[in-house]
Amino acid sequence: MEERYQHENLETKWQNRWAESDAYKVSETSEKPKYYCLEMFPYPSGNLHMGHVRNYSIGDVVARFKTMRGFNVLHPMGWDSFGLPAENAAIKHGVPPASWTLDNIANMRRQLCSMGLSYDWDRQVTTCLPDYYRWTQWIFLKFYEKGLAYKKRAHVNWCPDCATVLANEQVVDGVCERCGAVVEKKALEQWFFRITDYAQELLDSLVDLPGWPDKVKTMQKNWIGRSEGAELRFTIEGTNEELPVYTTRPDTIFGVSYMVLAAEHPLVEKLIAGTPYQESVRAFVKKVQTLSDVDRTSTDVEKEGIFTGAYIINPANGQRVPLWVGNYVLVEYGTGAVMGVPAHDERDFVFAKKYDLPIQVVIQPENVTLDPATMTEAFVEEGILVNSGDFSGMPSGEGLKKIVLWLESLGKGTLKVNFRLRDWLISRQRYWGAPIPVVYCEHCGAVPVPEDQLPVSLPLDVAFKPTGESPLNQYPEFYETTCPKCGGKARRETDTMDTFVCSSWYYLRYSDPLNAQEAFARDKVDYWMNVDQYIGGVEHAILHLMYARFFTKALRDIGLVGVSEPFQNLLTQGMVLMDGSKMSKSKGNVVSPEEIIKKFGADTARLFILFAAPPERDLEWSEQGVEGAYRFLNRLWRITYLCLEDMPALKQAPREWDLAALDRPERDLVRSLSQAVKKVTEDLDLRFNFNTAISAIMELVNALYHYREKGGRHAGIMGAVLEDLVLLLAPFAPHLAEELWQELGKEGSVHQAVWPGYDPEALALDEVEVVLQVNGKVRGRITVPSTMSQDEVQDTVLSMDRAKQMVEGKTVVKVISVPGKLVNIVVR
RNA sequence: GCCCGAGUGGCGGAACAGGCAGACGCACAGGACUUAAAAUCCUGCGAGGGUUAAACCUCGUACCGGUUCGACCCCGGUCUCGGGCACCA
Repeated sequence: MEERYQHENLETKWQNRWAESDAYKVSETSEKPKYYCLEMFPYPSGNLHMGHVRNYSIGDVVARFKTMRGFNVLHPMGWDSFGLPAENAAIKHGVPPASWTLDNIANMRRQLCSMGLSYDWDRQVTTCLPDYYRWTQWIFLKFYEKGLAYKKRAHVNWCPDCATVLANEQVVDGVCERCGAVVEKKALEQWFFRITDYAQELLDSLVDLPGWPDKVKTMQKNWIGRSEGAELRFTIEGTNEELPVYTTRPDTIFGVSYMVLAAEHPLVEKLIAGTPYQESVRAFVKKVQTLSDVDRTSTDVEKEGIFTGAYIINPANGQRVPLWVGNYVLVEYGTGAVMGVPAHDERDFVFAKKYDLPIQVVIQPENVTLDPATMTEAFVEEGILVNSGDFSGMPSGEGLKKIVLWLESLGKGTLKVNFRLRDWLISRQRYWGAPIPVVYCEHCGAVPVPEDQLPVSLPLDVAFKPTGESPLNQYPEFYETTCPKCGGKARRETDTMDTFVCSSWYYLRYSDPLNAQEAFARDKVDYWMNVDQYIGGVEHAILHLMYARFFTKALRDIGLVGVSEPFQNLLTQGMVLMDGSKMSKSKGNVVSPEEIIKKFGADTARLFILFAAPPERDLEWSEQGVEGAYRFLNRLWRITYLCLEDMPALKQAPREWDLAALDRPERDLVRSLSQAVKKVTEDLDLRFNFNTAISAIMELVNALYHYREKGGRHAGIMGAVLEDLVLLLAPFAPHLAEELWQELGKEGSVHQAVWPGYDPEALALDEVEVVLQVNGKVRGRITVPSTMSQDEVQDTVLSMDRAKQMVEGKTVVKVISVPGKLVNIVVR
């Protein structure tokens, strides 16, 4: 054995051997129980960053540990490889997106391999290749058949820099989550997925996910935004037309003193055309629409409105109230119209004060009497209904239901549930994405491409212009086509799909990645799903994780999968920070994984990143910390070397001893061994506490050093400690463990070895230290045999000089004994 | 504004179930080895007081209060930081 640990040669050596021997290939034919360990696949930007290193180190520990625990582990990797950066590279450097992407994939795969990750590379999935995206297109067609994919004209989010539309989820504080440009609103005809059909189930089944962080579930719950209320129908004066309004407070309907429409509401133009209000209202609407989304949805912006000249009739009391247009009403939510009840809604109160609209109190609190003239804010709580016809005198909560029932009997209202969640806009005016498999025919309209004509392939020899416009629109060979139905002239859809569509089902494709006949075979997907452990950044809490949940449910209803939820357990890892902030090129605080691996080795990098903080928490990068991890691996190497040098027989020494007959140092070492195995096993199995698992391994190494330092030379025990140390460390530092395993003379790969067990009897101490407390403060300690009964322990402690001294001159009120821990004397 | 999460030595972090606060690592200090240095091995390391040295005492888990024999942990309130949602009717 070499005296020094040389990470570089050692790591490449084992990486090559693992690759040559297909060490991590898995199949569905195992007798063992299956375990599906998945990390979020990366966008192939070109280089691994520390966030990736953290993500994939965590996943690799889980996968390797589960393998050693006797599971048939699926641990795959792939590439989320469609997306805008490839097009930007094409514009900037003239490199075609496909070759740019594939080069990046090759480089990043090399970097991943240098980390020593246990992936079954035969299952690699690459979303930008036709053998994958044809099935993305196929799923689109299935959704289309089911009515889950549809096209509509809508006010959508437009990112001027990316030159494409965005889903709601991709707009953060009014700016594009990708490039930061201020998002504009445009009325466009776009493709949507009907995720709202699943809003209720997406919400309800969150309770079936106890293995998800509450934080993520709460975020999804807020995003879905379920609200219970009623839709009430008001009549527009002088017409037969009805104006439906959604409200959560139908109990306040008798207090309506005006009505407000969203600027985009279709009735606005209809009502003002040709009236004296026409000019001023149009100007107002235009002004509202020029505001950016941020400004429009900001609570800071003053509520403004304008009277339309029209009036509407309250179905509850026949009252005639003015109809306004307001800047604070959203056209996409509810019905795009809101009833104004200033006395009982904060926004309405502010609005009514500003425009001097009447305030009518219809709910009175218990103690005080509200007077519209002196009110300074709305009363939004429950109370007793007043001025509310037959409902006056009722508690408002009870009145709410009765009022809706009554309006329902008049045909003027109904209970209604509304969601904040909107349908998922999936079309993108981009080139580098999966083409939407639809053609437009002059006679037949939108016609889906027949399944046997898939994939609709992306042409690879397109030309890019700096305008950012999709080159597909300039490429007649792509868009000129014939109608699959009538054979007539047709134009192909040139929009492509949001990349989140591609990543919404990749975890299913891993179960059967090479299938050319189907997206995946049912028996294989049934065998592997669900994902037992999913690991990734919390930034996907809403976007990817909700889309994937929606896909799983939709595909279940189509009959393609048997599960309702894709990810049984979710671990959201924290960020890797440098000097307190996220590593980024612009801040210049980026540490390159490649350089760290070259300098210290992948095992060191992995060990440090897992040791420095618990996985969910943010992690501060520390070069000195990395050196500490490196030192530890050297320390393990060295003790192994030293033991094997002076005790060559250690390799063959049988792993047996009589616990009862051992001397003290040996018994202590055996206990340390059992403690370490127990601790590491539980930390990995129950809690993913990698940091404390590693510290337990470090403690065992320290214990071995101390034992040896003091002259201990029990070959059987030392051999056992070294063997188990290597096994415990194998998931964390796979190369070093493999090398030491071989040096210890063991057969096969350490990664196929069985996880060590421990001797519970060895954990037992023959002596325990008991603490003497007086009134809860530690006042002394004493070591007693662990066989001593609790009464004896108490007597022993009470008879200590120290105890007598502390009690002297005081009255003992009572004595509390905690077995194996303490005796507390309460005195006065 | 609303909803989550966090706050522990010089630093990263431990403490599984209310029972010895600070495991493990980093940094620092001392010692051994060495001609010397590095590396390595050993030892110490919350603050203050006390002692030749110990023993020992006081304070200490963001802050204020409570429950308890006993609180980093439970309860009430406050502050700070981080995250999410935010005119959703």
